[in-house]
Amino acid sequence: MLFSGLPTRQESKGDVQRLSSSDLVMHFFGQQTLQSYRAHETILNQGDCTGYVFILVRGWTERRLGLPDGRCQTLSFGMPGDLYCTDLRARAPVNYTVSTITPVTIAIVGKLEFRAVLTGNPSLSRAFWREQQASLAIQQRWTGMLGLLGATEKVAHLFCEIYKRQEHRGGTRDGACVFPMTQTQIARACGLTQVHTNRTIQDLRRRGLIALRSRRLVVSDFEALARLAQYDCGYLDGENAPTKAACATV
Amino acid sequence: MLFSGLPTRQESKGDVQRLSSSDLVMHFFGQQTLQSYRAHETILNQGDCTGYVFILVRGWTERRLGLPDGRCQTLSFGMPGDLYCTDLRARAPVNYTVSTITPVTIAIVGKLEFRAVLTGNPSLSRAFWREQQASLAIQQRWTGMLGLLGATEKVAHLFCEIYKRQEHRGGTRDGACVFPMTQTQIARACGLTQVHTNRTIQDLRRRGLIALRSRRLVVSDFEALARLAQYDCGYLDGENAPTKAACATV
DNA sequence: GCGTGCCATTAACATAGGTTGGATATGCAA
DNA sequence: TTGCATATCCAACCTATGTTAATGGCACGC
Repeated sequence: MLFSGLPTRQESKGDVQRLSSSDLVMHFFGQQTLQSYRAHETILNQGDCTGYVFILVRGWTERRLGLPDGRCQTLSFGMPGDLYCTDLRARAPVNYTVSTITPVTIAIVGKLEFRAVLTGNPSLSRAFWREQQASLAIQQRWTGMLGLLGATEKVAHLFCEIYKRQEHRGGTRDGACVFPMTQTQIARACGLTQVHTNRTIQDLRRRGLIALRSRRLVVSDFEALARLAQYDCGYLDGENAPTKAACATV
Repeated sequence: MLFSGLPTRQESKGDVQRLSSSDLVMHFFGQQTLQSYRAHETILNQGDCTGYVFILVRGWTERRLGLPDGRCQTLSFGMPGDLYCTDLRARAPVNYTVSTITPVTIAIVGKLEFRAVLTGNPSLSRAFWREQQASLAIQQRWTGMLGLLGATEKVAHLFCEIYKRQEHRGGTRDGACVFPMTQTQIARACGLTQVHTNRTIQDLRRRGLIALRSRRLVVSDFEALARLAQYDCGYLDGENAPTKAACATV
């Protein structure tokens, strides 16, 4: 999911309606098996069937779709709190490859156990349904962005998204946040070449919209960046109505 | 959903595991309110909040994402059996606009009623979860296609998808099926201009891969078309493992 | 049967972004 | 400190796709 980690707020455990799915998993499943990976390792291969749901506990991941001819496209970046393999059928193959960008730790829960707990907890089910809805909304948004935006707008959009995701988790300070992706990885996410991504980033820098070095992103004027990227936060929390953008042509 | 209508098979009503969601809705909710629309009408506006889930019973629809500046991108085409507004929170806004391509009839179910029935039916819940997973997989696939493919491949991919969706419902004969979308609508789905879409379609025609006239698509050699489009049926049914496409770069 | 309007088709021209290949920088390991 | 690998940056060139604008065809209503 491009933005699965909904706002992590300080709440009582009882307020299930507002907890994020990863919180819920921790809450309901207690101790899980943990696994660690180094940077640039593959966690899951397109086509793999696994009997587990897993939760990203530490680090950043990249979810990619590969084509028969070898090209590949990044579908989303993962950060702590994101869930993978939520198709609960025992032998459901995954349609994407997940690999690590930084060192990563994941927690694993068996699908059987997962299903059993879900069945007994309507509120947990609802929370997962919601999260799933959010994932779909985000993927739809990203589909739109890839189809509609120019290179600069796409890259700016990605910066907005990564920044906001971290802001919601309290991961920003003075307009700065972590940004571990290389230009090549940004390029794969935006459907551009690495070379053009570089041109684009420099353009954004020249315009004073961002600063990016040593895995650190600084956004001094978020509004301006969002305007350029046509970035609309609405779709993230799903509570606020998104911009009613009229669509002229029918 | 680009391919929400999973194969419609002849099964006993009891075999819930294999029924499609729309079948299930019909099964569990019986009589619904029906509404009809003419071609080129808008059913739902981006930002609307509605208390209903609805099922496309007759006709074709287009789901679009609009941008503040007026541009818009088609996220998926809908055909009978597809569901909309599956976010079951009472006041969840939709992130897209749905409008009709042909005359359309939809069936409507109140979200409250929907939730109540879901809660009492774990198997129904599971079926919906599955469908939701499928939608996400399809949207991911489409994200990848928009990012990776060239114009000809994209258009070919769309033809493959529409053809296969209808084949699964028994809607094809001798390699032909209905195709009600205009070139402008195809263009919006593929992130291309109408002019270039036209060039592309003529190219596909010249190569003998498709015939397209008077809302009718003929695919004489599906394999060849699929090869060009890098189209992989795997992701549709979710049972077969998708092609294990190695992704060279990590 | 004749307009009216949408849709498909062409052509000429403009440009965003891809490709190649190589030069610097930066970080990590020995 | 040196060396190697990875990442960034740069320039010259090329091509796919966008833009604009005009024409022809077909379907539908009058």
